[in-house]
Amino acid sequence: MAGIEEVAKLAGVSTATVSRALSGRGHVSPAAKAKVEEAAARLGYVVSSNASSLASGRTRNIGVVIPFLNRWFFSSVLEGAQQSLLRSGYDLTLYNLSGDGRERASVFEHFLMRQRVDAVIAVSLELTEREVTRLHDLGKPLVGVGGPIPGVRTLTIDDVAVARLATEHLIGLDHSRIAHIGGDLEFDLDFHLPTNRRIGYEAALRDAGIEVDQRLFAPADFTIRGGYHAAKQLLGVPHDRPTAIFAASDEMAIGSILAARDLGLVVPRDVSIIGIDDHDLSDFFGLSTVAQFPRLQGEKAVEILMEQLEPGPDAAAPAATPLPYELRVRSSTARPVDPAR
Amino acid sequence: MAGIEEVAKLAGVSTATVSRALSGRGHVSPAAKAKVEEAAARLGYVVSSNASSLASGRTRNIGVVIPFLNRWFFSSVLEGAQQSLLRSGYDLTLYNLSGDGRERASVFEHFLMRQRVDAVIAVSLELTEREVTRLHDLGKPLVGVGGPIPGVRTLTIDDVAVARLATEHLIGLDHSRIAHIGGDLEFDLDFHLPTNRRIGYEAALRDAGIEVDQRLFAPADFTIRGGYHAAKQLLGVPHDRPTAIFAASDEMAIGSILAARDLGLVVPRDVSIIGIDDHDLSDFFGLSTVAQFPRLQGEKAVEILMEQLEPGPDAAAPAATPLPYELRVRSSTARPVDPAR
DNA sequence: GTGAAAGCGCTAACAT
DNA sequence: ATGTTAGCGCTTTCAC
Repeated sequence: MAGIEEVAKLAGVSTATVSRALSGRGHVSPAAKAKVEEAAARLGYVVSSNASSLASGRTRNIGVVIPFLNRWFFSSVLEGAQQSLLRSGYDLTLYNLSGDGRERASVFEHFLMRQRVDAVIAVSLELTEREVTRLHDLGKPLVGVGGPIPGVRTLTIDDVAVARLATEHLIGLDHSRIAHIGGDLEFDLDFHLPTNRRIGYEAALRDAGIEVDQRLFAPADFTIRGGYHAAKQLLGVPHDRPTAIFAASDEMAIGSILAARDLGLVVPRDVSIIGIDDHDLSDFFGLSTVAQFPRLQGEKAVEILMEQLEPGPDAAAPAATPLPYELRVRSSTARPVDPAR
Repeated sequence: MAGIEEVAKLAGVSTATVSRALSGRGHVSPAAKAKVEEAAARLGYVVSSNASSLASGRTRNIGVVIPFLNRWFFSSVLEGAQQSLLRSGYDLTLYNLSGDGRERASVFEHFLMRQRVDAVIAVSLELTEREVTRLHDLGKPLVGVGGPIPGVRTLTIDDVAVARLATEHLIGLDHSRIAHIGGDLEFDLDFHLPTNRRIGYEAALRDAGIEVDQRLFAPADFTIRGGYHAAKQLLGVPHDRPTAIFAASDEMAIGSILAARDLGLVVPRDVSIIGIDDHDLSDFFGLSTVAQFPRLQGEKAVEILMEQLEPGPDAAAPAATPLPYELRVRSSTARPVDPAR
């Protein structure tokens, strides 16, 4: 392990110049810079991040706090963030809070505070005011993804608008008995997304002059299995079966497709189904959906942090770009066979 | 941010004693320990990990290098490792190599070497000899999960045995035309698992006196979609349709179930299907499978590292515990209707 | 633009 | 069992 001193000696400069040349801070003559870089390369020198962090107070490490790893949305966000960070020369330290509250407390008390990270990304996690305050007091930037954190810049798609778009797609096809599978109350705790999507759905119906029928709502847990059972309830009724289902997630929508098949219904002839996400599996199932782009959300979260950590020349530009979403019509939605029914 | 000195003052001891009391290294009287702990708590003191790492050479941080995040096996391993590390007071730094080779080189050259981690876990990644050597030279323990790394302790289920078990389940049911969906060659590069599973399958057949028929093999990419297409090929033949399919992964098995349905076949009446994994979705689809336990594999990898990093009293105990796997019979396998066919 | 030197906050000999 | 103190390897004033 070559140290900075050896590099300095080989390059014929001081350690201070080496540090400046390699980190890019402060001015170094091109000649000196070249010499240093060559020397460093020859010796296979890599700065010790600990020594560097200790001296500078910067760690080049971002903490990502996330409740699940094994779900599409979360792993996608993580992937986006990771890749983006790697490009910026940052490490990503993962804190997966799938466990109980104890784990969460421990993460905050002992890990995030240990000066290990320069900033944190909280994914679909409603931090308490106290947690936010502590982070702020430490001067650590914080950005949320997919969950509302009071007083913190958060990246979320406009759930109301997305749900409205999905519902309007169905309405535009001439559906009027449109069921909705949304989150149950428990799910609403950490992210209000189920509520917002339901609001968008109901708003679209009202705008089209369609009455909201509570019997056309079924709660589920955002999984395929949950969607399956909810859809069976919805589609199993003997009279006035809905002609379309809008599920608040693609996994639930896929469950619905499977349920319809098991009931002998043909999608989309007998029932149209649409979800939200554009999940990995959606294309395979021919599921119409409104795509959100979680990878992008992860990348964007990093971008925002980078701007705060290393303010560039063109600062404060993308202050509040709305997150993109996009209707993707595939083969699970169509005009109802008999709109009059 | 209170420092160690303030804690020492408040507790009426030296900084050395504080360090010892808080880290557990070296002997400290219970009385002193209590005083220190109280003082630390009062001041909200948390050691600066950088200063500690710099002085001690230990980072309490493990690097996990992993090729995918959005696949069941990988996210499960990661989850297990994360949880286990958190319990041991370690951080997890994630290096997701989903990108190209450049990313990989960069991770090794600039990150892992930066003395940021005490050890690394490589998941389903075949490290080069050079990479392994460098890590070893740096004194960093290394353990592999799910992929063979020459000269490195690696955790993998016995793929041959697992495949054999799955196949024997089918044979025991009286199937003899048993197809296999396995990995294509490309997949074999970084983990030889497809080959091993195929070997186990063929061995089981031979042992039962059943001839291996190359036409009953179809390659796929370990996804649901891939399994679907492969199964359609296998099941779409007009004569001598296989009565059972053994897929090398549950996702491919689920794809096969879907394919069978689309062909109008009833599972398991017309065709039995079994996979490997016990994927999240398998229970929902009633898929018989051989469970492996990736979470456990992640946890075990951590255990092994901990033993090397912090040798306990009962060292070197679980040197080579074989990894568990377990046949789970659900509703996708049954006796063929007409074994004679 | 560059160098000298004082820390960053802790740990580990070594001494007692 | 506890205190003293010299670093760990770098960054960053401050002078030049």
